[in-house]
Amino acid sequence: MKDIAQDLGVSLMTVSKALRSHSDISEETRRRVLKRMRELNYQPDWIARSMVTGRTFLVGLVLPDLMHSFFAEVAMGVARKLQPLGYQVVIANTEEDPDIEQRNLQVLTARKVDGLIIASAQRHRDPDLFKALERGGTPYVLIDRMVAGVDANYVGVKDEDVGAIATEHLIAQGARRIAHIRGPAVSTGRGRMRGYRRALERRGLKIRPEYIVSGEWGDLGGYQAMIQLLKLNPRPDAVFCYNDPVAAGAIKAALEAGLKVPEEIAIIGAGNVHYSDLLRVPLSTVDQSSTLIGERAAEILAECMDAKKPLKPKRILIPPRLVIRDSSRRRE
Amino acid sequence: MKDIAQDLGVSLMTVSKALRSHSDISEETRRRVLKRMRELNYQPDWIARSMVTGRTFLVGLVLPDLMHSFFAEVAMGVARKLQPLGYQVVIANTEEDPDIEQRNLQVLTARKVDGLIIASAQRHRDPDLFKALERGGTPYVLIDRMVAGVDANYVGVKDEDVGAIATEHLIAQGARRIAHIRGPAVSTGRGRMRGYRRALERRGLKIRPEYIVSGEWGDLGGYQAMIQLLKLNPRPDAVFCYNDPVAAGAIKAALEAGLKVPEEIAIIGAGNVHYSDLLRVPLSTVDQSSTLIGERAAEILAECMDAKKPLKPKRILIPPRLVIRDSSRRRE
DNA sequence: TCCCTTTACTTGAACGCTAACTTTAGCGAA
DNA sequence: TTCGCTAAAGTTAGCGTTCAAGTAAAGGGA
Repeated sequence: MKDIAQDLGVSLMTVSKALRSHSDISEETRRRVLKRMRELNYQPDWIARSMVTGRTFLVGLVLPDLMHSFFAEVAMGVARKLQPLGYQVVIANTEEDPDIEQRNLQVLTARKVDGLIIASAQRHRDPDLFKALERGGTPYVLIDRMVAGVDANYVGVKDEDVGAIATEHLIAQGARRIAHIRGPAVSTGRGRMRGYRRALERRGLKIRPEYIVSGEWGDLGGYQAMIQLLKLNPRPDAVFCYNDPVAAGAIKAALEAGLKVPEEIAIIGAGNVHYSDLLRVPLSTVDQSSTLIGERAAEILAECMDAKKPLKPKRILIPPRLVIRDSSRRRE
Repeated sequence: MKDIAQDLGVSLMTVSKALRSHSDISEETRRRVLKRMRELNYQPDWIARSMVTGRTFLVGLVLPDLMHSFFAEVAMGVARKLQPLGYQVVIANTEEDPDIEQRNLQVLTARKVDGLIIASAQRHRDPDLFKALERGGTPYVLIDRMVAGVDANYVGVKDEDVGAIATEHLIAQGARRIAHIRGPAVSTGRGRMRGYRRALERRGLKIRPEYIVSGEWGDLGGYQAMIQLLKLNPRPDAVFCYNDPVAAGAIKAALEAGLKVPEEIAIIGAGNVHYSDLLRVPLSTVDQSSTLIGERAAEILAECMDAKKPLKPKRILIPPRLVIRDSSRRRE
C-alpha cells in the first residue's frame, strides 16, 4: 500500500480511500490506484483492517455432526448466503459433546467472529454459556435445536409437528402398535417424542412405555434400538425414528431379522437426507428443508451483524413436510 | 491487558510475556497475572496478535462438495488433528466450480490463512494458480485429486489401483462384460478409468468404448448413466462406478429396470462412504480411508507451517482396500 | 572492591490499516 | 479583494499486540 502511494506520488490515505471507493477520491486517481494495485498484485490485509474496524467478516458455524448430512446441507445453505456478502464461514464440529462445544464457542469469540450460528449439543456444564455470549456482544442464531431458557434468534422446524405428522401418517397407513426410537434429550428429540405421544393420544391409541426406546444418534444406534424393539411381544408394526440415519439403521435391523418393510413393519424417519431415496427400502421421512434453515439463519445473522444495536430476537419455524416413500406404504 | 498491567503495577510487556509463559517472568508474577486475567475475564485479541506475529492460526480447507460424505469425513479428520494444535479450520465449498475455487483461494490467502488443504476441482482459467500460491508463501497440501504439473504436497490413494482392484474383483466374481461409469476429468476420475482399463487388458478382456459412460458426479449422474448402459446390447453384467454416490444411483436404475443386483448385474463403487452398507443392495466398494487422508494432510501441513523454510513436497499414497458387500457377490 | 552474569522487568517501535480531523486549491459570489 | 464553499487530498493518532533491545538489582567469584 505504501508502495502504491509512493509510486503514484499520493498519500497512504488516498490509496486507502480509493481501495474502498470512498466518496472523496476523484475517478481519475481511483483508476490509477486500482491499476497499480493490480500490477503489484497487492491485496489489502484483512487482519490489519479488522484490527481497526473491529469487523472480521468471519462467521462461526457450530455443528454437532458434520457427517450427518442434514448438517452438511445446513452448512451449504449458510455458506451460500454468507459468502456473497463477504463473510467466510468457520466450521466447528462438536461431535455432540457439550464440552467441545463450549471450548469452540470460546475460541470463536476470542477470534472475534462477527457472528455465530449454532446447533447446540446442549447440556453444558455452564448453564449461562449463552448469556455470556450475549454479554460479549456477538450476535448469534440458534438452529435446529432450541436451548431452554435462552431467548435468542432461532430457525428450525416445529419438532412436535414433525413427530405428530410422522406418527399420524403411520396410523393412517393402518399401523396400530407404533413404536418410537427417540433421539438425544435435546429440543428436537424431546419435541418429536411429544408429537408422537400427541398423535397417539389424539387417535385414542395407548402409549406403551416399552415401545419407546433410545436410539441416540446415528445408524448404529437405530440398528441396536430396533433389535430391542423386535424382541417385544406383541411386536410393533410401525416405528417412527428420530431421524433418517437412525431409521436407516432400523431398517437394516428389521430386514436382517427377516421382516418385510413395510408389510410387517413400517418405518419412517425425519430429515429427508439426500440418500434416503437410495436406502434398502426407500425411506419415508419428514422433510425439514435443511438448506433453507441454513439460508434463513444466515439472513437473520447478516441483519444482526449489520445493525449497530442488538435486534429483537426472531423465531422462525419452517413447516415440516411429509415425504412418503416405500418404507411406510399402506399394507394390504 | 493494559488494565491488568495497571492493576498489578507492572508493564504491559510483563503481562504479555506472562500470558505466553515466556521464560523471563517469575512464577509469582505469572500467577498474579493469570489470576487477574480470569477475574476480568480477559481474552487476548487474536487479531492484534496475528498482526504482529504474522500467524493467524487459521487453515483453509477447500472442498468441492461438502454434501458428499467422503469430503465431510476428510474435513473431520483435518479438524481433529488441527484443533488440538490451536488452529481453526475455515471450510470453503466450491461446488466443483473452478471459478468459485479460484475466488475462494484468493479470499483465503488475502485473509492470511497459515495454510491450505485443497481438493481441487481443477480446470481453472488460470493455469498458474498454484504457482501463485507458492509465490505467496502459503504452504498447502493437495488431497484426493492431484493437479497436473504441480509439484506439491499430496495425500490420496493410488487411483489407478482403485480402478484396478475394483475391476479385478468383478472379473474374479465371474463378470465378463464390465462397464465403467466414469467421473469428472480430474486425476481421480482419470486414474480410476486407467485402472479399469489396465485390469481388463491384463485379463485379456476387450475394452468396449460404449461400455464407458460419463456419470459426472452424484447419484443422479449415476442413475442416468446406468439407464444409458442398460440400453446396450449385449448388456453389461457388471459396472465399476466412479464413486459410491454414483454407484447408489446406478443401483437404483438397475433395480427399477427390473434387474437383480448382483445376480444379473454386479455393481461396485469407490469411497466406502458411511451409508454404503445401508443402501438398497449393500454396496461393494473400495475404501479410501477418508478420515485418514484428512489426518495425514493435516499433519503434513502442520509441519510445513512450523517450518520457516519451505519443505520438500511430500507425496503420500494410502493403499486402497476392497470392501465386498452384496452388490458384487459371486453369481451362481 | 570491581566486574561480570543472571534474573526480572521496562522501553520504544512497529505490524498495516482506517477514523476523524485538517489542509489546500480552485472557483464563484458579495 | 475577500469570503465561503466544495472537491480532493493530507495529517495525526491509534487499534492491541509482540519484538528487540535496554536497564536495574541481586548474586558471585577473584
